[in-house]
Amino acid sequence: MTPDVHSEAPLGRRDLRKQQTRAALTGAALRLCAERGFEHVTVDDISAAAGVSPRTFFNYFASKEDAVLGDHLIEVEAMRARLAALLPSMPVLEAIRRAVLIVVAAMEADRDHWFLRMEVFHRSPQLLPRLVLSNAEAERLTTEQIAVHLGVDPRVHGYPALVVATTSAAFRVAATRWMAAGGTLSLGALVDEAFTALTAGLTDPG
Amino acid sequence: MTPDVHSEAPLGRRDLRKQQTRAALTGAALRLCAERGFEHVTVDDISAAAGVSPRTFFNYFASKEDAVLGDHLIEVEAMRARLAALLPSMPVLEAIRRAVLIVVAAMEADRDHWFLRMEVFHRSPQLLPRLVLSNAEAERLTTEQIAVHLGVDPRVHGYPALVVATTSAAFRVAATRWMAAGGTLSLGALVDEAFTALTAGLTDPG
DNA sequence: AATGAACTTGCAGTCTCTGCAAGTTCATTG
DNA sequence: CAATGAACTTGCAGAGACTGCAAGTTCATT
Repeated sequence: MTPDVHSEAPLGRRDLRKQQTRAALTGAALRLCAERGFEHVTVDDISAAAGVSPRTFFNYFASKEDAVLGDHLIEVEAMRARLAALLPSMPVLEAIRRAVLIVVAAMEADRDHWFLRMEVFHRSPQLLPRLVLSNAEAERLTTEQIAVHLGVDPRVHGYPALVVATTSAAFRVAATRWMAAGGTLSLGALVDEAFTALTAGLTDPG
Repeated sequence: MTPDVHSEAPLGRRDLRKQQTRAALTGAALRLCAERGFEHVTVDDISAAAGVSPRTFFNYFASKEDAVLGDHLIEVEAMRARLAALLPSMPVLEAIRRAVLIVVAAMEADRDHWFLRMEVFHRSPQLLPRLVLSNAEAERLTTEQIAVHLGVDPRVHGYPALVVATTSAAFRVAATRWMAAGGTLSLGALVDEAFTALTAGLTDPG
């Protein structure tokens, strides 16, 4: 009866309110940190702006950083599925390149949100590492996936970890350039450029 | 008159004591964290083990993490110099590969220390990002260096950032394998293997 | 309407980290 | 050698992040 916008949503007015509160907290955190910088925003500020008690803040997020970093890991599962579908029919590097485009699309669709986050990261570089950590788990899973595909033990053979780590780095470089350019360039094009250079063995340009 | 072990050392008994205190703090921090895990060690524990007040701890380190991470950035300058010497006569990727061997040598010479740190990182993965951050500044400088060598603007051309980010990732993979193998393999050989794969364009192994 | 689960909140407390104002140690200079 | 001042250590008070507990409140279920 109730219209389901997303695949599964039991959504009582309770769960609805939870989503609202969570969104209000991340929104307030992002906005305040973009304005003042991460270290000049307290949990009290964020919860006040979101209209909840500071104690409630910690019912939603384990740390102040988590509220800013949010959940950008949702599309990881979609990427995994895409990668699994592509791996049998092409080289590993090419499969990764195409699978990454899912993330690219999600980011380009969410431009404003990502630029706000860039503003926060720009003001408060201490947050960058945490971003890397949240990627670490995803990288570990992808490494395992590729190792299985190739039929090798990732502890013995270095290739799966190497290709995942380097392509992740390439993606980060592309994303950084995208944000630095204020979105005037296409993220997809920048990613393609990076992967092309990787395929060519990182030979000197010119 | 006084024998100088290192190049420059004014070393009164005051500076000597400072070095001792600093070493005692990092040593205690490393040991305790390897035993109990980072989050189960307080600053009070560390300073007590090192025989100084907790307040003094913060005169030496800005944060608890800093005491564990220590200063592994010393050889960065040596690597920069080596890179500058090599760049004119060979491709960028090859120059980086050879320059990295300086760091490799330092790490292999300091095996025990690095393995203790590996133990800490293994028990407390939250520390890994901080390690990445400390590398970030070094990466930024190297990127600039390569951009100058190639005569390009790193904000316009993606290659310098890309080659630095990917080789850093490759090095991290090699170091991780080295530590995972408990040092039974040569770090230099693992690094070479990774760079060879990079040069080959990350083609599938077989 | 009644029951219980889920959510929010305040409170007390721990831990990290900082500024300040002592006190102490050491190198320097007359 | 004594005096001066800089460097270092320390305690104290306090802000801020974060947690466990014991309420109170809201909501779904029956």
